[in-house]
Amino acid sequence: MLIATWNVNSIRARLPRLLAWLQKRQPDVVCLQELKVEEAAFPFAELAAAGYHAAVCGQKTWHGVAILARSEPRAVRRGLDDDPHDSQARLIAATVDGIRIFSAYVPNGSTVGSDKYLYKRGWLTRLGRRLRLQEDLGQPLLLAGDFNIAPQERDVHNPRQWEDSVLYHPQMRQDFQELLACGLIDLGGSHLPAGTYSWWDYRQLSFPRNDGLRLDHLLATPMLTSRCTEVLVDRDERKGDTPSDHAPVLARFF
DNA sequence: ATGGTTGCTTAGCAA
Repeated sequence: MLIATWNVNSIRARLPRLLAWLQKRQPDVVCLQELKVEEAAFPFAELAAAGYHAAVCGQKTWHGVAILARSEPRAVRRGLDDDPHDSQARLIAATVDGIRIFSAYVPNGSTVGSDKYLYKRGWLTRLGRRLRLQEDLGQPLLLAGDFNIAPQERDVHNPRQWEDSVLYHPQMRQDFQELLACGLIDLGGSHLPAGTYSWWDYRQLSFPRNDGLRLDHLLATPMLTSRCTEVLVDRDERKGDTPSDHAPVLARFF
């Protein structure tokens, strides 16, 4: 079983690449982030033709997450669902082939100390509460997505340059560890070599210089982690015409 | 050096 996560940075802009990549990799489940469309404008027909069901939590212009799956997603739940005033579409959950799957788009946080940064910290706390209170963490569960956090020094090409950034600030790394303390394991942290990145800024030739960060993660409960045989980043998807700034991350399970 | 690139929406924001 092959499960992937990919921040596509607009599903409309990325649809031709996404369809070609699905054909190439044949993943069973794909967690998508940054759709930038309402559910009504989501390309259900094109993905169905490619063999995928889709559970979508969309939003106009910003954010938006989905779970694509060859099997029909069950028990779909949209949003963090704890605050009626929070309309940001950043989380969707569904059960696929007996695994509870989450696709998450953690807030970027802008700059340390900003309102958006406080929202990011609060959102991570709320996500942890949701997992602890409402999910059975003894069952196979996979939380995948763009966390906008590089967890370790080995996940940043130039750590000193990024120390003050919301993507690598020590507080962010601590918040990430507290999320793991729910009972999740970062599959990339153990299966990927140091210096494996999933995001490179569009600016300043970051990708050719490999000035990247590992921001996209698959977090699994212990029994599911023991079934993981390999994790890889599909670096080729950051190359060529009109790439997303993120590359897909894939994990294989037996 | 507060730059630079992309996408959504069409001037400015978010990432």
